[in-house]
Amino acid sequence: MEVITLTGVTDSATAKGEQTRELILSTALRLFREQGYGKTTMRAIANEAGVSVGNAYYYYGSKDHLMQAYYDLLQDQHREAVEPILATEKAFVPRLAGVLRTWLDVSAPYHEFAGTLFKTAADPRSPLSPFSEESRPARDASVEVFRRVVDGSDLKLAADLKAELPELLWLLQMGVVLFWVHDQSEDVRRSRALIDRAVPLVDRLLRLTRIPGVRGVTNDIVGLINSIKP
Amino acid sequence: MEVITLTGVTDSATAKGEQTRELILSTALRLFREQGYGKTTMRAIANEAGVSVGNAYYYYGSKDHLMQAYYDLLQDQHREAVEPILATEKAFVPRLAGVLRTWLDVSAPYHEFAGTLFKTAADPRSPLSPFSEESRPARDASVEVFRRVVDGSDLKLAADLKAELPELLWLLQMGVVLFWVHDQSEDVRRSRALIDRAVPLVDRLLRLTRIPGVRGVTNDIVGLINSIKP
DNA sequence: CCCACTTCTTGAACACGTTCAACTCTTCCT
DNA sequence: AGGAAGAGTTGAACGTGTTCAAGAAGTGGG
Repeated sequence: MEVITLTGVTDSATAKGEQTRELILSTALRLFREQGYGKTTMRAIANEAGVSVGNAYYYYGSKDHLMQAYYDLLQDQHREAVEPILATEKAFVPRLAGVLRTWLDVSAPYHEFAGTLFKTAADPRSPLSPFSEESRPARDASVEVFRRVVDGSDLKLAADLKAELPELLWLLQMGVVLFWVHDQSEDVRRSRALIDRAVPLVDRLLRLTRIPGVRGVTNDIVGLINSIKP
Repeated sequence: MEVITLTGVTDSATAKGEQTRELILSTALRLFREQGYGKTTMRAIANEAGVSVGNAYYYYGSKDHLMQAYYDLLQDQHREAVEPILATEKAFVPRLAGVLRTWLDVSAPYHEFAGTLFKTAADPRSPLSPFSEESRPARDASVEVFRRVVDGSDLKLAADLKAELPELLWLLQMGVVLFWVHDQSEDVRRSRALIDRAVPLVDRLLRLTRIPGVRGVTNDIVGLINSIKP
C-alpha cells in the first residue's frame, strides 16, 4: 500500500506498517525512559510491543537507530521549550544562557541515558555523530535556534562574524553537553555554573572583536572554522 | 611467588602469571593491528595466545582494558618521537606544530582503529575517558609534554597564563584528535592543514593577551577553566 | 476469484563479550 | 613430605544485538 497525500508524503499514519513502526518506537522510548538504554533489550522491546524481534529490525536497522529517534525527540522538545525565551528576551546574554539552560532542563531526565547516547554519537561511523551527514537536518535545526538567539538580540557585531556566530554557539553547546555528560554533581549544578560563567564571557569576547588588533585574529579564526567545516 | 627486586617492584618478568599477562596483551595488540579492533574477538585472542578465554579475563577485565593498553603504548611512542623536536627546536610555533604533527604520524597506522577507541573514550563511564580518574596518569604525562613545549620555548607570557597553558594546549590536541578521527581525506591532509593554520593562530592569540583590555578576559577564561577542572 | 507480487512478520540461529564453578598447579609452612 | 592456601587456568553457559530463510498477510491485475 502506498497512500500519497496532498503533501506528497506517504501517509504513514494509516498504513499498517507505519502503525507497527510507531508502536515499536514508542515502546522502545518508554522502556529506555523506565529502565535505561543499557538494560533495555531488543527482546524486551519486541515482547512489550507484542511483535517479534525480527520485526523490530525490519523497521529499525539497529538499537542505535531507536536511540537516534529518541535523540530527535529531545531536540524537538528543546526547540519548543525555547520559544518563550526567544519571544520575550531581547538581551544577548540571557537569551543564550536561557537556551543553554533549557537544554539542561529538557535533558535532565535522561542524564544516565546520556552517557550511552554520547558514546554512540562519538563514533564517527555512527549516524548519531553530530558531524555525520545523516544528522545534518537535526544539526541544522539546532544551529537555527542559535541563529535566532543572535538575530533577535541586541548584539552589535561585524556582519561576517555575526553570520558565523550561530555555528560557533552550537559548538559551545556541544562543549556544555560534553561537560554535562561527565557532570556527577547534584542537579548538575556544575553544568549550570559553567553556563552562568561562560555566557557572559562569550559576550565579553564578542565585544572585544571590535578592538582593531583583535579583529584580524577574529577573522582568521572564522576563516579557520570555515575551512574545516565541510 | 613474590619476587621483590631492588627497585621494590615485583619482578613481573619472571613470575609465571606475568608472562601469561604479557603474552595475552601482545597477542591482542598484534591482532588489533592486523585486523582491527571490531573484528578481533576475545576468542581469537585467547586462541592465538594458546590460552582459554577465561584466562584472558583473569588478567584483563574486559576487551576495553586491552584497548586501554594499546592506547598507552601509543602515548609512549608519541612521547618518544617528540624528543628530537623538544631538544632542538626553540621557537614556540614549530615546537607546538611539531608535537601535534608527530601525534598524527604516530597514530597514522591506527586511523581506522581510532573510531572505536574514540567511541569508547567518549563514554564517561569508561576508564579510557580522557577525563576519568583512571586515565589521569596518561593525561598528566600528555600535559607534561605540552609543559615542555611551553617552557622550552621563547614564548613570553604572564606567569599565571603560562602555568595554565599546557592544559589548554592539551585541550587543543583533543580538538585535533576529534577532527582527525572524522578526517577521511587522503593522508589525513585536512588534519595537517588544521594544525598548520591553528598553531600560528594560537600564537597570535597568546600575544594578544598582552593588550590590557584583553588581559581581563583572559584571566576570566583561565579562571573558568580552572573552576571546571576537578 | 485466482494468481503473482510486494510487504510484513516470525523465531530459530549466530557470533560476540562476559561470567563462573570447577579444576590444576605453585608456594610455603610445619 | 604433607597439605592447606593461594594463584592460575579451563571451557561450558549466559545474555546480548543481529541476521535470515521461511512463511503469512495484504494488494492489485486479469
